Amino acid sequence: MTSTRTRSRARKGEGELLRESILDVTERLLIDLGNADSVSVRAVAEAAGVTPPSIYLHFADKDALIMAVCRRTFARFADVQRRALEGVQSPLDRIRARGTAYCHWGVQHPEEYRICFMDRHDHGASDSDVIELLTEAGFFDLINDINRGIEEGTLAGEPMVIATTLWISVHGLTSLRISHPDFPWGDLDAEVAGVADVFLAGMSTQSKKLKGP
Amino acid sequence: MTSTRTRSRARKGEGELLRESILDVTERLLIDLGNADSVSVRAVAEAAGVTPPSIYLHFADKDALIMAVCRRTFARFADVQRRALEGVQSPLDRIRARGTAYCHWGVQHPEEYRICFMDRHDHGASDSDVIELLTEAGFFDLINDINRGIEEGTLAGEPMVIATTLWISVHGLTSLRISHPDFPWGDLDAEVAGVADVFLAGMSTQSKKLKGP
DNA sequence: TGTACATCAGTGAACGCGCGTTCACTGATGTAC
DNA sequence: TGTACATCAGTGAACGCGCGTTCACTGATGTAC
Repeated sequence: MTSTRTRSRARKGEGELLRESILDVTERLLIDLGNADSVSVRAVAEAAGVTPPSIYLHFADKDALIMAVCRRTFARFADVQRRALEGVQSPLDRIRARGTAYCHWGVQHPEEYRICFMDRHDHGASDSDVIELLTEAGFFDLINDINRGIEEGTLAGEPMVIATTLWISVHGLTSLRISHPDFPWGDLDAEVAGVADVFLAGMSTQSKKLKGP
Repeated sequence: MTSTRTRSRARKGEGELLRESILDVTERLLIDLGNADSVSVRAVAEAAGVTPPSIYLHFADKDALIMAVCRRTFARFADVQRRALEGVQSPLDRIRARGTAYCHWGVQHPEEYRICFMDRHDHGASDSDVIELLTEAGFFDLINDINRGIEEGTLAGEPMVIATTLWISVHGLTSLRISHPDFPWGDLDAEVAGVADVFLAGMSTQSKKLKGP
């Protein structure tokens, strides 16, 4: 799966197996080398135990390969988040659980997170790709939870503004840990909880302020 | 200064003039091309109106050139922030003013911001560089303001934790605007003020909570 | 005031390298008759 | 059951390119005598 010298040729009809291997080793190289520019098609091929032209049997070009890695990782994140939310009912608890899952996932997949949320979108990712990624990241499901919070009176404000502010918070936390691993960060769970405390406390205070004293 | 075909040779003793020109065109190219890897020494030389080897008269290598651009930009930010804070007395107002200055500067210098705060530190930037950059960005002055806020009773908590949470907020806001320019962002000032409201409201609520009902 | 000379600010040409990608091919696998 | 053949999953060699960097040099500028 990682760097077998030569890979035995797939049987007829099983060519897709190599595709998954290529995605695996590309993900590994992204993490090891730190950015997509440094990951060469040649290195991917060698790590997968095949020759460079084989990559082009499965991906149109290098950009398509990198984006495919991101897509796969995002799809996995959608699953992780779904499982983390199973059985969680209260809107505020759901918001907290989403935030925690998001930060953990980002810190554990720093290069995919960087490519999707920190880099310029030069990998052929258009606006619609960004919307798609946000959808998979649960941004629009989050808005549902916020609406429920507003209905039950624990949150107040414009749902989109609240969602964006929440995203800003978890993204700030996640991306700074990725780009500044040497900063004296504390425990991740505690920090997420702390940010959530401050944020949700601030939102309910604002709610009081908006409704009048 | 930008792309004169050929540059007239500096007079004896004035070799440092070219150094500034090189920094100017490198900054420009970073913004135009979007990342440091894409900015070639050859392109810098051409834009400055000299030949590639001339670059090495002023910078040890490409990494040193990129870092020099960042250092210069950070030094300028320190000045901007200092001016923005002139005459502002109240700790909370100073914290707000710092946040606003920080976000504006980041959005206006996206590539330097990206290199210093969003990229991996592969440009020869060690831990001490990061500390130096944070110092210039006012992180430690911010802690002074926070301490004064705690003394006067408008903030409560561990100063370092508060400072880090504030940094997370303004960084989240700034970096998402840089990496996702197509997202439907609203007015920057309004958003900074909104985040500051939520944050400071949350902090004072927490303060009540920590002090007991 | 004139001239030899050191210094400074560059230049021109080339180095070796790794990159993304293409093209003509090969040989194992399965299938039709 | 045997064999011709289409298909599939790759390979080997090469393409042109742009890169960071080096090295020996040049020629204008200023200085010492």
